[in-house]
Amino acid sequence: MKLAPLSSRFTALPTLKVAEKLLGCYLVRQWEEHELVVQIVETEAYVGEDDKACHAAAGKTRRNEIMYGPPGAAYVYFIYGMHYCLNLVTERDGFPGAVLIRACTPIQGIEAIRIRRPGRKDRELLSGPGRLCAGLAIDRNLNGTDLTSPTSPLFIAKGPPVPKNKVETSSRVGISKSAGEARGYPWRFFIRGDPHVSPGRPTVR
DNA sequence: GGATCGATCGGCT
DNA sequence: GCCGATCGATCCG
Repeated sequence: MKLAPLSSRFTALPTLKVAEKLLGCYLVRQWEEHELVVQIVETEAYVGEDDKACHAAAGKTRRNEIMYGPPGAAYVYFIYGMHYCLNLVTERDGFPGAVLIRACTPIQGIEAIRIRRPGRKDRELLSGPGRLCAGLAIDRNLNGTDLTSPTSPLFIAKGPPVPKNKVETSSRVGISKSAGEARGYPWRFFIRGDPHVSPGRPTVR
């Protein structure tokens, strides 16, 4: 299986573009002798301080500073006291943007993923941002990892192009009322009909 | 299948 | 002191 990493030029593109083009790409995780390979089926874009749902909405802090740095880095954060979420940093150095990776299809190493997610059906192994991190052993130790380097313990590789008519959009999931009009932005991208897409319901219908 | 709710804690006001 | 880019158990139908 050929696994060519994403170029840093690609990760510096506008966040919405990266979010859409990330569908079909592979996420490769080296974990305890296992090479886990999964394919991205659902993403969300978070762009700039004007996006009230973006962690950068209140300015730069210790937590979100990775988003302000060079594109291609992993932004991993802890949420709800028990879950982690994985993002790919986008845009130019100095401008905050990231793509939340929300769901994947297992391609290689599914046995190891099943062990990390006992009692779950295969379609539920990686179908949500918290589930994805649990299944692939992603936590704050990977914050800042270069996702464009094939020698990283976690990186992203190019995948087959996904036809435009297979890409569906909706508003993002789990955005609170305080985000104002940003709640309705159609910045969630997913592969139409794919069983591994998360059950998360769009914030605005 | 859908609605509701508790878990659990770091970040920021 | 409040609340979140979530998950999964439970209750109801």
